[in-house]
Amino acid sequence: MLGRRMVSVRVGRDRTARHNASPSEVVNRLSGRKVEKVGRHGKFLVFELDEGYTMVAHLGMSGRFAITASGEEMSPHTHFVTTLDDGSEVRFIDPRTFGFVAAYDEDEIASSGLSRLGPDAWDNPPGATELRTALEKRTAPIKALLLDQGPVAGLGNIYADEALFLAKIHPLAPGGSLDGSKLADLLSAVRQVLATAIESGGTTLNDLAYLLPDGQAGDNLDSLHVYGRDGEPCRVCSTEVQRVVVRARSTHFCPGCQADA
DNA sequence: ACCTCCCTGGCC
DNA sequence: GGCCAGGGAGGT
Repeated sequence: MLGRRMVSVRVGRDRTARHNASPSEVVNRLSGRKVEKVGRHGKFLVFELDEGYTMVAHLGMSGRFAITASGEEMSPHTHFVTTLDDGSEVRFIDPRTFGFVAAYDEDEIASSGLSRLGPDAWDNPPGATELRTALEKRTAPIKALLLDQGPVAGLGNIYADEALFLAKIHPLAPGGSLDGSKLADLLSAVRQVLATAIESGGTTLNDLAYLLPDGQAGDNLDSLHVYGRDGEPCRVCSTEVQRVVVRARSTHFCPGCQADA
């Protein structure tokens, strides 16, 4: 895709283009644009284009990009397609429709969701001191703060729970209650959780919502310590894994391994 | 800084 | 047939 021009663009479902004024605005802005740089910040994919435009995409919980030869049969839930100048197609497939594709100009990108992200959890992780500064006045549960994408960007519900387990931090612990040493543990756990997840192709649950670009399932489910294991024994200490709700997200932890908040 | 909403497929 | 899962944005 890098260096290629998007010769045609089609939005198959209006909701996928919801961050622009209209689906046709996405089509008009992207058509003919050349992809000069491809990157990622947190869970946002960033495609820098010519003429000052940026294509931003988010996979939500079930999105994937597939690159296909032109004319291949469309998978169900294909909501955005662009044909490149080499004839290949880039297709955005997203059954749950939480993902999106946006076309921003320079002003819009500065006020988009991208602008609210903290340092990337994988490519540019904060140091413990920097994270401590970001969290020291926060009273919200650390789990909620990890989901915020502000202190650190890139963790979703599953990996937030897993990182807190590995760092032995209770998910309800107030952000400001964690000292530099605990935050160093957390950052190290984040790195380990993401490395394992990437290695195994990500976490495909039984609902098959998340899939790899080729439609295959990722194998990281087998590596999880607490997520989705409520009622089962902790893999480390055999205490029953508990589930609570934080910010309307299921949160899993081991009361034995993760000290009280 | 919090709550609600969006949407679909899998599962009970 | 109804509930649950999830990320982000917009509103209160």
